[in-house]
Amino acid sequence: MTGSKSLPHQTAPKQTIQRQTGVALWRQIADRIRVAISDGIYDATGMVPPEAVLAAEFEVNRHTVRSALAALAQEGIVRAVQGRGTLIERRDRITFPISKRTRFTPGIGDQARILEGLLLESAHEPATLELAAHLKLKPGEKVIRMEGLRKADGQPVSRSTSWFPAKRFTGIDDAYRATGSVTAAFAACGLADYLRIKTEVSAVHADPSDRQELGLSPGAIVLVTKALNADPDGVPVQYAVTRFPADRVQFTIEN
Amino acid sequence: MTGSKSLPHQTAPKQTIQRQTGVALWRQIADRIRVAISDGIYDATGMVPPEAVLAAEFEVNRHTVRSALAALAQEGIVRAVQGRGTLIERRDRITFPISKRTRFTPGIGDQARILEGLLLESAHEPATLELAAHLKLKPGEKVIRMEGLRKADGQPVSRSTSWFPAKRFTGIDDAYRATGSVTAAFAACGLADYLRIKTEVSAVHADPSDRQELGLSPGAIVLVTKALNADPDGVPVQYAVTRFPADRVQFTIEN
DNA sequence: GGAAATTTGTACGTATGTATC
DNA sequence: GGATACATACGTACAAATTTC
Repeated sequence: MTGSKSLPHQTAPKQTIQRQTGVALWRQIADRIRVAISDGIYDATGMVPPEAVLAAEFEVNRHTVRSALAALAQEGIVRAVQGRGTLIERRDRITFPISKRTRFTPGIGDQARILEGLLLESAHEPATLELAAHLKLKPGEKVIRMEGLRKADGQPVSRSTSWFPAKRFTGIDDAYRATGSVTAAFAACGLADYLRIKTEVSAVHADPSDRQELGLSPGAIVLVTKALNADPDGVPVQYAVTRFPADRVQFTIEN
Repeated sequence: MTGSKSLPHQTAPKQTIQRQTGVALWRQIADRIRVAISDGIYDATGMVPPEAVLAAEFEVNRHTVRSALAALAQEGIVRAVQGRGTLIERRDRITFPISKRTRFTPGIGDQARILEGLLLESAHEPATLELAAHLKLKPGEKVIRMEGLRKADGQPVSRSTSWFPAKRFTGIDDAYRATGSVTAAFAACGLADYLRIKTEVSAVHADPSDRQELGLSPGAIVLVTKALNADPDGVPVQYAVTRFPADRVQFTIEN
């Protein structure tokens, strides 16, 4: 960031991309445009700049830009209309608040119209060593594992694997299936309140199951949280690993 | 996540990757191995499995695995030795705590031996509309912008752009240059304590300047935080946008 | 110490994908 | 759309270094 920010050129600002790096130019360009749309750069017109302009900005052939836009169209982010241009179909990046009282439904608030919580699968299993340490159980004690998918306005926004102590929360999977809410499911098991003790955040490339379950394209990024919830007495009640599509989700930590 | 987790095969577990997606197979494989190393999957041997085994796991030609390992060797993560195998050189993922009292140096604690904070550049500028809103200044009021780079054990771990109200914190850039610590620089300007008000976290692909400044390979991920610090009375004192290499850094939020 | 097995390094040929003009 | 250049990926074969027995 020493130079490169005050070149008095009259042409469009060149956007650097790298060649021969294992990532095709069209995919690098698609990723950049996706972020630009998320950041609202093109909100004034509701459209992506013309292919020729983008080609000049990235210093590539127009065909390469077309490949990038085709990929974004495939994701449903833009729609090309002959003679008019490339229209932006959606630019939603949902903000998840993380705090002592992290909750999904009220956290999203009015950022989406329709919220869904789906239980994909649940099972009773013995706790692994690592999981037992998190939940303060004896290794091998039974836990309930729940695989969940959350959607906002029909778009997948998170894919989670949660574990609960089986003895204390018998039937929590059925309660979650019925309500689509962890808070409601806890309440059904007699736990009125719970607190977020700890959250770890990292980011990795989407693996094939992420791509399938969250509807992502290859090379996409997923934000990963590993979270521990406890009852008001500090006894662990839930450990969860959740994967969020980074192009649609960000976090905010309010202290 | 429905099946695929309890196949009693005697062969290595197949790892799915996708073809013809704009991301080269060798890069997908390199990214997966990098994460596996970070997660300590190969700690038992201190080595990556033989090329032939990886080739079978990913169902690719051995040459493709070799390209992936060559990229990781280039990053200094592994080192291949003829006849022995491919040794893991480093598997460092630093955890940054985010809390009301987020500080860099004590936060890293004993996770690294050598910590450096470099001031790349500083300047006095009028505040933009957005920045003025964050810092509760009038648009156009002067701010001090500081471009910083932090290293742990010689490896870049963060690249930040910070803004401070210029009137209140005259000379903070010199104080930071001298001490390499924001806390110390604040203290030099008469501010003994400050609190983290808000942190936004997102993740994007590394752009060319990230790659250069953080020493990343193309397709790599950067975690982006946008943070606001305030004095004990709640008056904003610093707004900062920081970019972290996601393969070396994760966050933990303790409530 | 020596032979066999294991593992990485090198070479050549072929087919397909990517990007330019 | 067609021609060209280069990157990617596969297949095979063998050389070189190290470990194992």
